[in-house]
Amino acid sequence: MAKGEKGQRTVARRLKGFRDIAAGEMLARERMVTRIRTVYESYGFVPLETPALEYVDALGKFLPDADRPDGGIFAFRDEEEEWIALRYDLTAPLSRYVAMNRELPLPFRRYQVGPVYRMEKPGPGRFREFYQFDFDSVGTASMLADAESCMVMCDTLEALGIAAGQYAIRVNNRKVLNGVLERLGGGSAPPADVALNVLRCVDKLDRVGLEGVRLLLGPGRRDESGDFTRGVGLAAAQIEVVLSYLSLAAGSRSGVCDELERLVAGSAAGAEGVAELREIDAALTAAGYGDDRVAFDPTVVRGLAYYTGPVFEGVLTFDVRDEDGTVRQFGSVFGGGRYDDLVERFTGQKMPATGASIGVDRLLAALRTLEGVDTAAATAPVLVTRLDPKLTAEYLRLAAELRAAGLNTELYVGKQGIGKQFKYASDTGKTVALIIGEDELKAGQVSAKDLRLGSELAGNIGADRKKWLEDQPAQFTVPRSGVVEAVEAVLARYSPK
RNA sequence: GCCGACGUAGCUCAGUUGGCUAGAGCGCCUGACUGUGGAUCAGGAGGUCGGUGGUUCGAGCCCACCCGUCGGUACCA
Repeated sequence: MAKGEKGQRTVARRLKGFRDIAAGEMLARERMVTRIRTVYESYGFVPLETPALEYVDALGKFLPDADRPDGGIFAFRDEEEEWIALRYDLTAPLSRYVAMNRELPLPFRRYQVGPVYRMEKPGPGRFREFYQFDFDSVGTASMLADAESCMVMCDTLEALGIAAGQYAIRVNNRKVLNGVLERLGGGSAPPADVALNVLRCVDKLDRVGLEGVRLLLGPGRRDESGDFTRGVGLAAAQIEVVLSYLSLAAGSRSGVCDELERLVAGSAAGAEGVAELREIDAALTAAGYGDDRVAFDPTVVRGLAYYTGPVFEGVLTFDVRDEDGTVRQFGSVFGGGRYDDLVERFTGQKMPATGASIGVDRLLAALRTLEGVDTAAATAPVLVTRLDPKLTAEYLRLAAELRAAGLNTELYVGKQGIGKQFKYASDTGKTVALIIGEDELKAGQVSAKDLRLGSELAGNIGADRKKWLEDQPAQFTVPRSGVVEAVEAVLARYSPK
């Protein structure tokens, strides 16, 4: 290579927060998506796909008083100078779709899976491109739809192998939060920005604790790193209202409702919120979803500004450890709620809606730390080797025969010798390697090698490799006519159950 | 965005108070072994020490800025 050319080579690089997903994770994700889809469909949700790109106004992300999009999204201008952006969730596109298809039978219940994009700081398990799998019911204000959302979340997590005690669905109602905020304002709702700031503080309860929230609501808080966060500046009496709300004892759903009712006394919004929660409780109880699976939790906020009623989140309650063995806070894997105003933006008409979204990648990462998630990167368990290229026609026949019998089979199409072919088979996760040389051909036989057994036994090879090769304890020869049965027998040793 | 820590082979790291051609383990490749991956042994490849500038006779080491990673914080529709 000529001098200087190296500097002109293109550096292989990848956008921050984006990632390549290789076979092992890809296959695991597909299995997971299939299971989730099965649950969603069992409730009658139907699929929808929408474009990854939307006009920014459809996403509702123009900065106030500015002609350009809010930060946090990937946006650019098209040739007509219109702002276009990658979707940051699947809910806004759904709203746009419903607004454009007014003839849809209501309630419209759809599911959708796909990548969404957010220009935020990436972290472990947090990416700028990630998969969400949503289900929503549009066009009904009934709490039955919200209760069902909780049921779907339970069924989904359990279908993914997370047992009833290993997760919790937590439910709250924005209207109850608004009721509390009204009490701060002496009976009327406080200014929107103050309300938002208070909710943000409440949302941080699990991270900063009750005392942290107290500081954040008041003068501000300095964290361990010395960083100072400005407080909301509420009066002491107001802070006490919020804290007493947050200190509500967790209990049965109906018990939480009783306590909430007292706390928001005098607030119409608050009373309505509690009434809605009672409806959800009744539906869940009738359907057999008890407090152990779905709990009412006054501390649940969900950051999304567009939620108008019940909000829910699904959290994992078992410890998630990374490779170092350190316990990692996994946060919520499921999130959702009611958003009654989102479609109205387009149509001017009421179109209540509710639903939830599962973070596919995040949950997959958590699940991989549990047992039982298959991360094998192979799609075919069988490799037909090519010991003698002159016999390729025979190898092609053999491979076709195995496929016809329903066995995924790869024919080695590389150019290396048999030794390398075995290494390739083992590196690509094959379970069985098949060999036909002149000997087998003459005898009407096929040699089969159990590669996994071979690996297990490899420790015993010892010094006398010659003898080991002669014995080949993991290898055996069968009549050509019985090759399918022989391969199936080996695979059966390793198939689950 | 802000604060802090850290960037040395594919991976995990070592590298004395600045001093010759920058090391190890694992992995990878090749051979012993052209009908056998995994054992063993022998060899080999792979680094602009994150980048740029500066201090110095001399910088992986010191200084500045930049980039990246991690942690915290803010934001999270």
